[in-house]
Amino acid sequence: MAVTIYDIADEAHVSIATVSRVFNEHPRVSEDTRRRVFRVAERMGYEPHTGAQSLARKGTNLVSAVVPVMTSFFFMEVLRGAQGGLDGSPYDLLVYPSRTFSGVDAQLGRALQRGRSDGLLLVSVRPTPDRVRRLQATSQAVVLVDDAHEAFDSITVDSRWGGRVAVEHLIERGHERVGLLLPVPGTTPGDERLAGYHDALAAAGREPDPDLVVSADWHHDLQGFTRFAGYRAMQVLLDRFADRPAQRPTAVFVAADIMAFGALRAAHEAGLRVPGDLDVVGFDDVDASAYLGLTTLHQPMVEMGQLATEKLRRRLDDPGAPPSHTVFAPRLVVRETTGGAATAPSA
Amino acid sequence: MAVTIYDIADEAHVSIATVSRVFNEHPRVSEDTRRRVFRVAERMGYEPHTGAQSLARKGTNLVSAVVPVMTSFFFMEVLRGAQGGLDGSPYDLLVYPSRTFSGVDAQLGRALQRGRSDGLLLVSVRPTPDRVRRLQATSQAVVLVDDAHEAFDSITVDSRWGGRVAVEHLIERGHERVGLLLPVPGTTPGDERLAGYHDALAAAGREPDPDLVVSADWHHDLQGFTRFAGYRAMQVLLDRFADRPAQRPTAVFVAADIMAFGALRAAHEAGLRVPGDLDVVGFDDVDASAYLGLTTLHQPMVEMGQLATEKLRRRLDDPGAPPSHTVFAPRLVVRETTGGAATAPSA
DNA sequence: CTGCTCGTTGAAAGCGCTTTCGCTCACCGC
DNA sequence: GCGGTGAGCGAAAGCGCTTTCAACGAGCAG
Repeated sequence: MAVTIYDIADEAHVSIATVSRVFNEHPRVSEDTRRRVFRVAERMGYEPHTGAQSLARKGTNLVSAVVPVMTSFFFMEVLRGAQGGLDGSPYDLLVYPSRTFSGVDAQLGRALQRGRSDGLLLVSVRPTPDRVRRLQATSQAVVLVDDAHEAFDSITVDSRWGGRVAVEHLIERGHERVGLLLPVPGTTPGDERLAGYHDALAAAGREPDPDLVVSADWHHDLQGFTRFAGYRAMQVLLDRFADRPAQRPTAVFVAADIMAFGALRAAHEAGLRVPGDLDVVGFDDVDASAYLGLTTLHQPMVEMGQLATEKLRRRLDDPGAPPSHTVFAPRLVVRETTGGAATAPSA
Repeated sequence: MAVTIYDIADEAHVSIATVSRVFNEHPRVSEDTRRRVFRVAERMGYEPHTGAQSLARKGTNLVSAVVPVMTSFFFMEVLRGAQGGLDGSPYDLLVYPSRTFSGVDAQLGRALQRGRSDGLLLVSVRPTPDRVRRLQATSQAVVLVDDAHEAFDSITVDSRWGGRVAVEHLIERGHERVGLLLPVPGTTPGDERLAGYHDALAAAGREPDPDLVVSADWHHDLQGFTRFAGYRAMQVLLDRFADRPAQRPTAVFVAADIMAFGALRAAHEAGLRVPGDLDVVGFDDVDASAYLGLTTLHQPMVEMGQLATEKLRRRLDDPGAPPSHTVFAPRLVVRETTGGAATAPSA
């Protein structure tokens, strides 16, 4: 049997109330008994039972993060920021990872169980009506990261604006025909980046050409956010212009770095030099992007994670406050794939 | 106030004992009341309080996984296997990620708290004397993955043998001088792979040359398992032979794929063609390896995760059983960096 | 010396659940 | 008609902790 508060109360000749006070840093305990209790507790290897604690207090001091982990880098960075934001607070972070987007609901269910945690961080989890219903029924504080809903605090990156910046960068470099590779239809980032693409075209007074746009139809469980999907999408795009090379896009905006890696490979296999024959811009700035010299839009992942926990803590303090929405602007990072200078890898 | 078992007992005109029985699938409940209770519970949105449950039962039905550096594909795959191994069991997986190797102890402390979980999966966590002490003091079941200790169940890959296979592959390809790039000194995989390197040299009747071996001295918090560490290590290696090109190694075994990526970049920057001027073999077979055509040693990550949970469950059933140790043999995957055929990316 | 205050402690009432024990009430065979 | 059986259920005792309330005694002013 594990040692309980009673055992150490007996040994230290105090009541369990006092032991509890010692461990909760209650001010009204004499220095004497405090030390005695600590000594006994240490000797007996006491450790409070978290279940009993969360029952007696009405809180767990835990924050759950539900994350679909496909390209782990983005999530890890966000989680890193979240961990940091929790430092110095009484809260700990618990992670419910899901390998696929569809597995998210199961993990969400677990995280939502009463007594599991006080707050919920949803990263890249689209707030479907069903999920919104479940989230509203819970008493936990909820913060959305990388997606938004008016009912909850949220932190997002302005994907649309980023898409526009990406395409404008390509237009400025003189490209007449700019392709676009997207994940499977219906994702929030995908839709937004597509809109940004159109914005840039419109601002430049150009007509959109559907032939220049390819949506992924592979790896649906990962929403097409894969190297392979990017690889195939690029092949499809190039195939479309196999018989009319003059029309071929000379630049491509790929909606996610991970897809861009596959796209680059397909381009190389097709004998295209990047840059030169083809310029490529990605989105996300994952760790391998710097290494591969990919021009992309950088998302402030660590900052997003950190801010997320700050919002969470604020909401835990004041559940009634109106939801707040923060939108970060992504930053264009020019590297080799659009003629930038090569840099030594740092990671 | 959240709805408790009492509320639904009132509403359904039964005792709380019956409600509890319904939710625990106790056989001695009439079909009638079972349905009634379920209906009421659903209507009121009841959900058991996990803390109270774990207090009353003596178990949480949770398994904690403590993993350093989830940036790495390796951990994700292991976790995927672990999730799979838990499917159909009453256990859920909880993840305590740590960005650095040193952060592991803090996470371990949290996971070890009484009432957090029933079992512990330690992935790539070296069993230091201090950790062993803590792990032996806990009543949780413990399984080590990617490291071993005689006191606990463990699952490892034979790194030494893998290192030998890697180097023998290079020797067979006719290389006289084979370099070795290692993480920071003192890691279990690093030491083992170094031993395998020596094994292969000895078997071929060659003298080891310390000039051919470089240990990382960068990114200590990640034990040098980074692109950058590999990049710099390769530079150091090449620098050593800048004034005597004839002695330069024509092949390099890099102790981790992630380091190999950096090493490849350094090689390219030095104007070396791979393969041709330099052959490279990595270790791990992470997702980007196939994409970059890196010859490497594949570890059965998913299988390891799955087996880990199986051992965990077995141990939970029978805490007294003697520890069992499983060693997987890594499999050589020949790709472009040692002259293998190019393959289309699948991920 | 009396009456207070204040720092320190203990008793006890929960927190929400599981589970043992035992009761009640058919239903059975004899 | 009677004891025996077993299905279905409730009462109540925990599980290990927090927190309120009250008690106690020492120290202080009057």
